[in-house]
Amino acid sequence: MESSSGRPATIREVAQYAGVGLGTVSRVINNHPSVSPATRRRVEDAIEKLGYQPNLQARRLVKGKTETIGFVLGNRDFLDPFHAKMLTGVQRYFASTGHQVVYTSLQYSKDSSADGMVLPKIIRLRGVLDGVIVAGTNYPNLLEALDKVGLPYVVFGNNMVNGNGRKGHDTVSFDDVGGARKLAEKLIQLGHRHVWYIGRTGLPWFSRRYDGYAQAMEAHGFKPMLCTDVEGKDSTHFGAAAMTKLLDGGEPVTAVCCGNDVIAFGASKAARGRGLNVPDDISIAGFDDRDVCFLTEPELTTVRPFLEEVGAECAKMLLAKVDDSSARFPEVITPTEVVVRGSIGECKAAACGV
Amino acid sequence: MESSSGRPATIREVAQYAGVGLGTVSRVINNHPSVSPATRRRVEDAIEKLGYQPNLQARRLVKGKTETIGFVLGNRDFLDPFHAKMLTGVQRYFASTGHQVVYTSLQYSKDSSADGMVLPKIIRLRGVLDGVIVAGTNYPNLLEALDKVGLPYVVFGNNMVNGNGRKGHDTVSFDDVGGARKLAEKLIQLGHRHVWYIGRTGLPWFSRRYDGYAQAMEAHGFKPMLCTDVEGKDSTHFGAAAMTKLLDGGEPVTAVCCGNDVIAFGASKAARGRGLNVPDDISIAGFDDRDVCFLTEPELTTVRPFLEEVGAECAKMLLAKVDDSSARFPEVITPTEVVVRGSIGECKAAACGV
DNA sequence: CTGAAAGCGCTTACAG
DNA sequence: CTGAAAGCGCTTACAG
Repeated sequence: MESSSGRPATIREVAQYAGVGLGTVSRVINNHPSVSPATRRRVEDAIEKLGYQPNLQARRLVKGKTETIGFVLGNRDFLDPFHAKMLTGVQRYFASTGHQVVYTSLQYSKDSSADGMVLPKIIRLRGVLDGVIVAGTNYPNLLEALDKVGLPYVVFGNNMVNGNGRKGHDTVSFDDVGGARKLAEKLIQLGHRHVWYIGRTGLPWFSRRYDGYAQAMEAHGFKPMLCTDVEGKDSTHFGAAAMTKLLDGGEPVTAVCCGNDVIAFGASKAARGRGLNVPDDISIAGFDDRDVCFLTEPELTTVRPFLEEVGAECAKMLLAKVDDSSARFPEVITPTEVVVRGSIGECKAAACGV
Repeated sequence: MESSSGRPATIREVAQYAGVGLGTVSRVINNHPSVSPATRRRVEDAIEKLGYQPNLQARRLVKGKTETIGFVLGNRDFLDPFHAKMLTGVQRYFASTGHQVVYTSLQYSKDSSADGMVLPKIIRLRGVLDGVIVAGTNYPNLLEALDKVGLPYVVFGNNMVNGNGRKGHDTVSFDDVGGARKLAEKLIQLGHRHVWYIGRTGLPWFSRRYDGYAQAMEAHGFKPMLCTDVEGKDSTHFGAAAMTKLLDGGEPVTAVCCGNDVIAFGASKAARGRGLNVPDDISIAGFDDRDVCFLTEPELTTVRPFLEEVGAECAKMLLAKVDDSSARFPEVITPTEVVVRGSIGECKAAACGV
């Protein structure tokens, strides 16, 4: 039942109806112990009668906390599956703490000054957000702008470009160096000696994955081999072109670590196009554990980040920062794991002309 | 620069610093015309000096509008690409109106009573949300609960189960009937006579797609043929099993419309496993235009819904409802289009034993 | 053009 | 245990 006026009932109307003071109603709805059973009963009846629901906004204003955090997706055209998983993790964590999450995308130039950036109203103004989680592809100028606004934030580190200046602070990442290293280890264990890496190392994440791969190779006394300088309108074509170049290059190759799954998909296509069998003639692996892994034939071996966990860690760190805005936290690096599927196998060197 | 206290400056401090009244500061930040240039200048200086940012929460409380809407994802484990695209459309639309969107997932049983449902605080209480967009898989009891709370809502219609009672109101859908019809038409144009439909018609969306398919078949005097009753632990396996059953069944089949892309993916796999060539021996098409379409070989013909547009239409309708809560809107059905790719071709009847 | 006041819907000491 | 009052940070008639 609604209040007589048609507008939602307020605490005042409830108090009046129950014949008590405002404060008493407030105590009842907040489960404050010092209310007599009889009074509580009267108030509860009134609440029921008037269909009263507290106004959360008003409550927040007096409490000075908004219990809302922002999930900012930087420089993406849309919410891709990768970040959607992170958002799911964030949302799940905050569901347990009673926070709500506001989703915003934000396009900006990496060259604009921190002062010149037009931030969304909810970030620029006060009283809406307790803090933000910065995901997507981002640059230092956004963080600088956030610092100016004085809003606590936590950054998803893997897609941060040129973040070296502030490296290691208030950041959550997954371990792509370690993941790539373990993947290369696995291939070496399988007997491969001529393992290549395909990826545009101009981008920091591809570069880190290369580093991990190279660590494993060098640890075993093999030379890391990089194929990066190839044309391709997208990752699939890049992967295909790189694989073609490798196969034409005349150098031996029995296995390939690709910068991500889509590149690996393109590389597989090109290898099959050359009549090679995966994995008998060549082993191919990707990175990220995207859905595409299940759609290649054979299914793609890859490195899996736990994106929901990454999201949850962002959420947890942010809450700690909100409670103590002066605190700085060392980077959290969540684990990754190698997922072995059909696309890699034991090295059968003869087949590759080695 | 911060206010001296360390806490963010309030309008009161600005007024004091500038030597004016509260109202004047308010007028300045709201660009009210009746402020003398000199005063405006003084206030702006004070704002700058104190690093003042208005508190949006407080502003909203007095205005009585929250300018926030909720995107509720019902009964999904995570934010899948399909709904992520809708959310992108919603967010994009609201970015232009200045609204913000809060993302929440919500699990509930279709059998719980409307009163018994535990709604998130932001939905149950007042003052946070002006309205909600209901996406994901949903049942009438949620809408009933929303009606009780008195929160305006708009429903994404395609994944609504048992929604017939309220059919056609406050709903945005994409035209799956029409899409399936156009797809079947296309196959018929290509000379196919023995076109089957694969999908679990127990689910409303697969049933509607079947209806569209059947309309086209009947319009041309062909008998619709349905393959629905097959085991399969997921859509891929279901599609594969259904295709196998068809091929074993002895009845002629030259083309297959699948309930969605993943089913089509499974069906393609099974057909290829039988040594059939797609599309020379059999044409296969899906529905939804998921990424998987690009990963099958040949690429999958499908029906594309415009999910960002669906999201934007939800947003638009919701705003209209918020402005006039008693208004009801007829269902909006957004168009779909057939996307022809390599997986369908002209009927070469002989190859299929016809 | 401008200030003082009332009010948005709540919470929380402060006195009883 | 309970009520009256002050206050959260703003906006908006209302008088000047």
